[in-house]
Amino acid sequence: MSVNSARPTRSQLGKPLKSPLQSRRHERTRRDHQTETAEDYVEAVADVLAEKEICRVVDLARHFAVSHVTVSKIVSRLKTEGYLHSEPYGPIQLTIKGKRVAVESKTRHKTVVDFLLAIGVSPMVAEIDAEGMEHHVSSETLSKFEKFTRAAR
Amino acid sequence: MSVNSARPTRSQLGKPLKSPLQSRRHERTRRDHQTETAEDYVEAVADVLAEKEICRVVDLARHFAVSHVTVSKIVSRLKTEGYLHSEPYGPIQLTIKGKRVAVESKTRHKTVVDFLLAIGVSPMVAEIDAEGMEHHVSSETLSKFEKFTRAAR
DNA sequence: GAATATTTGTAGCCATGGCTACAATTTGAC
DNA sequence: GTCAAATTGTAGCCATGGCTACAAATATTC
Repeated sequence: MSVNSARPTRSQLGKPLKSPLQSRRHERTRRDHQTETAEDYVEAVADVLAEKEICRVVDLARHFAVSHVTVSKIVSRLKTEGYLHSEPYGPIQLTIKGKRVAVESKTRHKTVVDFLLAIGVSPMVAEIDAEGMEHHVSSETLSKFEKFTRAAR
Repeated sequence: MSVNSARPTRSQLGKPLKSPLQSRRHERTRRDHQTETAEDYVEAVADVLAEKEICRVVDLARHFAVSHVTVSKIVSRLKTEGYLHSEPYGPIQLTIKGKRVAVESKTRHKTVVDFLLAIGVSPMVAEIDAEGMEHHVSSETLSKFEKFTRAAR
């Protein structure tokens, strides 16, 4: 007895979908999400250090509007992954790797913001959208952005 | 006895960072991530239904290149959130809400892809980048995208 | 109709990124 | 030097989205 009488015949199934492109696309998205936090954090640390000489857990907590506990845990992970360094109760520092990623991130961020401004997006919205977009823009797209911004200037 | 002798004075701390913009930005990003899965799934269901008349868990598993268990759990959640409907062992259907979101998602996706193509990004990369970007583009930016694509045509 | 293959569900694990509550440490002020 | 305030850490909770392994249901084939 069928639980669902409106079931189709099996012949409708089993066609493999278009191509592996679909899967590859989503693998990329998942990979992006993994590095996203690292990039956001090193960028935030660099931002704080650009203003204050010292970066503390509370600074990042304020920056991201999350609890200090969340920051603590993420900082721990990023330490084991070699982006950050700190001693117990000490300030948060960028490793060489962290600095490199921070610079790359910051550059990418600026490229996206400038591009959005160039196509007429308001500064406020450009900042917000760039924050979300920047982790998902390939180098090819990024260079098109640069090209366009240069041309529009 | 200080664990960290290079500790700064408290006076360096406590300056509230620039503005609440930072936090608002990240709140947005987090909200985006919540709806991202819903949008991806209703869009995927619509895609499958456009080709096959019936959408099953396995179809989505193939689509996203994840296990059927992952799909099952997410479909459950999206059912309780009113995007999808299905009976045990039955096919997956879009609710009214699901259909609406699917259409909106699809439209947004196309807008982003077309825009990337218009600025010279290759079709392959345009598809991949759009997948990541589309959930983070505000309506303001989206309309600038449209405007540009129209003009370039 | 019985056997097999496919599909779906369930149990239970993991990592990430949220949180509150409480403990420990460090700093600043008195 | 002591005490209060600020900061950080720890314990333990939650939801999401991954997974494997195994069980149950459904469909296809013989």
